[in-house]
Amino acid sequence: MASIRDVARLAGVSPATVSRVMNGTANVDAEKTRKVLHAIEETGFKPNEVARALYKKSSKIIGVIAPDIDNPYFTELAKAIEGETYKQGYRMTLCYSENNLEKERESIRMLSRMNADGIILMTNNEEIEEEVERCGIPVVVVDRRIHSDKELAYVEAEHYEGGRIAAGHLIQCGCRNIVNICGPQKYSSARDRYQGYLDVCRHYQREVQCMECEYSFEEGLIVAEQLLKKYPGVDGIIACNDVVAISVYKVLLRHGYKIPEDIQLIGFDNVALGRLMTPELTTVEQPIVNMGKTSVRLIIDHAKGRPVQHENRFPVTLIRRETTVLK
Amino acid sequence: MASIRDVARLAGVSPATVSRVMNGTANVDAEKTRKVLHAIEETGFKPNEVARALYKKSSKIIGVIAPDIDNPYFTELAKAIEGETYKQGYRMTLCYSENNLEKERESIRMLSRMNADGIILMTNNEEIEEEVERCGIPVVVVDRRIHSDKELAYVEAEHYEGGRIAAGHLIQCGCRNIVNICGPQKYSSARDRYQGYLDVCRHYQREVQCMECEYSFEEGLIVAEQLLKKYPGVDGIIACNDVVAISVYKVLLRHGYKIPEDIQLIGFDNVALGRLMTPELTTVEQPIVNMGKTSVRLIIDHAKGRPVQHENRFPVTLIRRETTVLK
DNA sequence: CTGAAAGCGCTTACAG
DNA sequence: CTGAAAGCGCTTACAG
Repeated sequence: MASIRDVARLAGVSPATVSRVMNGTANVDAEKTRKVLHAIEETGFKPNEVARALYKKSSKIIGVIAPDIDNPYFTELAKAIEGETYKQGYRMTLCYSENNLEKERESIRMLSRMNADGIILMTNNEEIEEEVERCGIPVVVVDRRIHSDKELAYVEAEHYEGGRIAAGHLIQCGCRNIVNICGPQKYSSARDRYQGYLDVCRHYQREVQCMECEYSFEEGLIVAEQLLKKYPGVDGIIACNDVVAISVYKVLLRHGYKIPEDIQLIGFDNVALGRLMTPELTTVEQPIVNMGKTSVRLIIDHAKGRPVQHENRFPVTLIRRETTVLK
Repeated sequence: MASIRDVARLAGVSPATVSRVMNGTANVDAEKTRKVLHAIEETGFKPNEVARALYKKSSKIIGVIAPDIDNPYFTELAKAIEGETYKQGYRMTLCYSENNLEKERESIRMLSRMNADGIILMTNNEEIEEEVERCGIPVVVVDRRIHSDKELAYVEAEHYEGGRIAAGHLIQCGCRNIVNICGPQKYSSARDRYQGYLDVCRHYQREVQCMECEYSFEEGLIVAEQLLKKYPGVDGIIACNDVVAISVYKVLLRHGYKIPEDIQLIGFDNVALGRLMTPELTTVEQPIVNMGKTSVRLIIDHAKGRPVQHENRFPVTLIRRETTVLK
């Protein structure tokens, strides 16, 4: 690997000058510029990013920490983040924490030792906040609010509104007996959506019928079974996300229900998965791509010394497909 | 951020000594060790990985380049890679190329400038080989053989055997009129599986009925429609992967077919998706976790100067679920 | 066992 | 406009 010295020698200039033409960081005599460019070509020189990062104290790396891949929501977010990251000349480092607090901690520490420019954190562990506070690099929390205010910013969908939309839609579809499979109330996302649901119930004077369920396929299966026992007359189900909606669907089918004829179903997230299944899933969309992009931009803006908004909420929209039918 | 100098000063030793106790790279007087450890504690010192990487010419980063996330196969591989990477004290950088050759090139170059320890490449672009050849860091190609032999190694499933298994299984399930939706023949994976299928046809004296299809949900929908027109009597379909199997399933359902009663269906990969759908998908499994792990290990072994096997083929196994029924 | 020195490969004040 | 020098924060021969 040719170094900047080799190029300088070949071009008959100093390394400083090579650096300057390479980075366009100062005016350089035209003739010398030509020679340098030529020498770079000649030697196949590629600047060593590590050396650059050491001096600049920025590695142009953005670290993403996500709980898992079982939920495509995180995968799609990671994809959106990667896209923006690449466009801006940064790299994305990805870590799947599997909800393991220790792994999350370790990853944050590592990122901090690597001089990452920022961390995009998706987590289910409230306890992570101390690590966030002392890691010394900007952290954007996505899809959740953690108690700490030490993070640079948070990015989330308008969950409250989402809860309202889901419940309102099932009512408009003529459901008389709606059950809400809500997410774990320890998560702000689930709490907010639940509030939206409650307010709709209040408004329409509907009974509140709720079951809590982890955001996972496996738990979805279990909770759906329980739901059918507890609420045999159910004719509309709000699932806490698309993945759970799919497990609910599976259980309903096993029990011989037709969807949407017997029971209508709505999910949350609008993950690609929802269009794969048959019938296709009605759901409340989170603008995942936008949320991912924004997370990256917040970090880069901050790095460039621009002011950054702490709260970033994104509107949510109803996607009507085949598991509900408007009356 | 405290630096190694700060620690040294506080402990009354030289930076070299701090480095030595921190890395256990030489014997250090017990008393001094104690003082250093204490000083590290005191200052909250964390070694700067960038500085370390600069000296060592290894950033402990493994770069993964994958085509997209629409196919969970890549996501699951990335997850497996990340797991191993973390265990070994390395980090994973992830890039989704979207099959864009230029983005692949750019990513490889970037990884090389970052002093990555290796690249795990999943690609559909043969043309990438020149970049692989000149990037100067070890590349492991996964799920495909590219023409170049310049890569460190390749890792793939036994596709030929997979083709045999899929065809053989449908025959055992009593299918008389099997159609093989094979993958693009420009990919070695698809070619190998096709060979397996052909050999089974020959052995059982079955007619060869084939349609080519990109590994994507959208193309799966299109090809499935064409298939039903071209082979109205079909009673068994081999899909080129699980994602395509799902689109085929969707089209069959639309046309009123029952699965597996009217038409049996088998996929390839054994991606988590296959258990989400109802009925659950019969498929040929690739040992994704193992393949991911191995890719990482090949790179690390190489970095440590151990010899590395160039060809790495993994056995494939039939996963019987609900879209086929043994006779 | 331990420290001073050199070096990893860049970048950027500082002079001129 | 341009070069010599110092520095980013470590690690490791080299002496002692």
